[in-house]
This record gives sequence, structure tokens and C-alpha cells, in this order.
Amino acid sequence: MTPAARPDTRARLLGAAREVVAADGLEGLTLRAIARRAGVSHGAPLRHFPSLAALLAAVAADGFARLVATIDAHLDAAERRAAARDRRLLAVQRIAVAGAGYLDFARSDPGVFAVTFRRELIDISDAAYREQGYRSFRQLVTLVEAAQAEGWHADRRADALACVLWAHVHGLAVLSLHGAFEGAAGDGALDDLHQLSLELSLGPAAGSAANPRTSDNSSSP
Amino acid sequence: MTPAARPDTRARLLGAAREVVAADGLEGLTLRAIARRAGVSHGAPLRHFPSLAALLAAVAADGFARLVATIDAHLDAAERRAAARDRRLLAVQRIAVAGAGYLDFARSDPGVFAVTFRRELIDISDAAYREQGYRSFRQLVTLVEAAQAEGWHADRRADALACVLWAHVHGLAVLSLHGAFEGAAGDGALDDLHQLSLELSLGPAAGSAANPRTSDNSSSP
DNA sequence: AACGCTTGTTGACAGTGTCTACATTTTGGT
DNA sequence: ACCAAAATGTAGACACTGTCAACAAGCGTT
Repeated sequence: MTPAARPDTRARLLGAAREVVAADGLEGLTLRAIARRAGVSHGAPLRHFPSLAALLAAVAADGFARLVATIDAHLDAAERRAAARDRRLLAVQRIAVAGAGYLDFARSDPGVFAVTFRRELIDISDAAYREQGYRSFRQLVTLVEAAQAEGWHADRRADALACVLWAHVHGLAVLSLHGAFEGAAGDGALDDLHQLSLELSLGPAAGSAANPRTSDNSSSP
Repeated sequence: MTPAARPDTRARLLGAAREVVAADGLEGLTLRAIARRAGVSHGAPLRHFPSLAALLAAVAADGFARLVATIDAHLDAAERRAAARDRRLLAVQRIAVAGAGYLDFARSDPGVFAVTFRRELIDISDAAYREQGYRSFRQLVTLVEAAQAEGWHADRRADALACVLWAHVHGLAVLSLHGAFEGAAGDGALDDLHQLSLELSLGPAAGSAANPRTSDNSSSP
């Protein structure tokens, strides 16, 4: 009707994509559905992205950035909780908190999380996607290096340790979203499994720091 | 041309599906491509499966069965290698070998492995899929229980430990196939990362048993 | 005023999953 | 042996998809 220049169609398309995948899942995440949700014609998205894969790569890059922010927020909150008790977090405990943030992100936005790791859907050569993914990995490497400075496996390569720790939480997130843990354990079992995973990988000390509900008893009188 | 009843169209469709996904990946895995590869018309598959999702669920169920067989083969081979040196494998070492088999399956058939865990592609309510998946999980639980009988975390729930160990190798497999480890480490790094993961989760003793190349030096004089 | 660039719409095209109508083969009961 | 019924395969249609080409409207620059 009015083929005028909308001010921020690109951003609205990304938002629409997140809404669509949140509402209808990956099978409903089509270019035309995104366009409908954004209120534009089915050809409009291709003026801002060369293909659907490029649009989804932008969604994924944004997802990585959001993941980094989520983990930072979890770290800040845990640090504040510790400071309220006149304590500081050990570096391995910060790794545990980061893992909890990773799982929280996957649970709160399962669609975006799935898109971010779907090689056949996104353009994995997208520059922003690779950059944000690398930034997320660097966030973890920094945490690992801090733990190594406190003596935790100081003789190993930091990037290798980061890869393994990433794989551990990623496996928990993926299998949980797939529904693989439904038969074996009850509701909210993901946090328990994460705790167990942390005790195996980081030692008993780190496991209890990840989940606020089990570690924070400062508010009780 | 000849609308006659082929003898084993169902099995040929499953084989064709595996061929297609091996050749063209998940984006080329369409119902019509499977039919073409199997040499039947595009409507024939729906005579044997109610939908594409059901066909792929059968592929996935078959994949689970093949995964169990692969892990069994790895366990047998490792047991034989140990017997040649007049030794027996510890139960935690058998868990490590099973993990190596899991990664081997994912690497040797990445398409089928991906299909098996793609919730939006397969009919996850399929009875055979659920049964074979449960069988695969039971295989791991049995290994865990044997390790617990030898004292390894005997106080924890076996199914929870199995979930965590499964998540650890699954995360390694998924991220490796995604290409997430390409920037950080060189070729064949997956086995090294698995070794490191095992040392973190199972202790230093178990790590060296997984990979034949690093553990088997019985052939040297 | 005239031009070019950007942004958006519209219609087309090949390809997809699934359905229906039809043809053929196989099977089972009598 | 025969005939009906079920099973199996084909061909065409439908709605839907991603992508492309042609066209129109608004905008800034000269």
C-alpha cells in the first residue's frame, strides 16, 4: 500500500524472527513468517539480508551477544551475593556461575539458542556471527585463566580447558532442550545435573556456587 | 513405468535417506530426494511412513541401534587389547572407551547423528525411536553401575551420573561437528579434548584408556 | 527540475510435503 | 481356481517455501 521507507525495518525483522521462533519453534521459522510478523511484504527482508541464512546468522550473532550479557549479569549477581556475606568468589566458582548463566540463557530463549548452533540454517561464514561467537569463547577463556592463576590445572592449555567446559554445559543444555532427561529425572533436574557435572569437573567446592537457591542463605534471619 | 510391489522398499528408503544425508547434509534431506535416490516416485515413501518426520524417526532409531553396536564393538576391542597384556579394564576405563565410541559414531556418520537429535525434523513420539534411545541410555547406565560397584561415586544416583557423562561426550560431539573447535586447536583435537574431559570427570586413570593409539603399546617389542 | 539510490511491493519460478484419484500387484478366503 | 480386498506404486494437484526480476515511491544531491 505505502511503499515508503520504514525507519528501522532491519531491527524489526530481527525482533520478528525471535518472536516467530519463540512462538512456533524452528519449523515455523520461515522468511515469509518473519516478514508477516514484521508487517512487511515477503520480499522486503531480502533488501536487508542477502538470504534467510544471513538473517538467521544475524539473529545468532545477536544471540551470542545476549549470551555474553546474560553470563555477565549472572557473574555480577553472584559477586554481589558473595559480597553481602563479606566473601569473594573463587575463580572456579565463577566458572560454575557462568555455566548456570549458559543454561539459563538456553532455557529462557530456546529458539534463539537452537538457531545459534544450527549449521544448516545459518550462514556460518557471516563475519558478525563468527566475531560474536569468538567473543563468547574469549569470555570463558578469561574465566579459565583466572582459575588457573589460582592453581586449578595450571599446567593445561587454557583454550583446551575452555573447550571442554563449554562442551560440558552445552551438552547439558542441548540434551535438556531435546527432552532427553525427562525419563530419568523429575522437574528442574537440569540444575541438579549441572551441579553434579560441576562437582565432577571442578571439584566439590565449585558445585554449590552456581545456583542461588542452594548457595545463598544470607537472606534467612 | 511398472507400478509393481518392490520387495524391500522400506529398507531401501532408509538406506537412501542415509545416503542422501551423507552426501548433501541436512539441507538436502528431503522426501523427494530420498525417493529419487531409492528409485521410486515422490509419493511412494508415504505408503511406508505416514510422514517425512516418521521416516526420519526410523532413521534415527536405526542410528541409536547402530550407536549401541559401535560402542559395544569399541568395548570388545579394548577388552581384547587389555587381555593381550594380561590385564582387565577398570569399569571407569570402560566408560572412557564408550565415550570414544560415541565420538567415533558421530564422526563416521555425522548426518545420521545430527538427524537423531533434531527435534524439529523427526517424530520424537515414534515408539521405535524412544525405545532405541532408551536402550542406548541403559547401555551407559550399566557401565556406570559397574563403575559404582568398583567404588566410583557409589553414593550418587546412577542415572544422574549417566546423564552427566552423556552430556559431556554429546557436547564434545555436537560442538566438534559444528566446527566450534577449529579455531582453538589443530587437527584431530577432538580426541585430545575427550581425553582432557575424561581426566576432569573420571580422574587421571581413566583418560588414557579411551584412545587405542595412546594407550596400546603392546605391539612394540 | 532531473537524476540515482535506497527501500518496499508484486508476481513469477522451481522446489517442497502431503493429499487424492487411479492403476497394478499381491494376498487371503472360499 | 477365482474373486474381492488389501497393499503398493504412480501421477497430478494444492498450499507453502526461498529467491529473483520488474516496478513504484520516497529521498538527497547536483
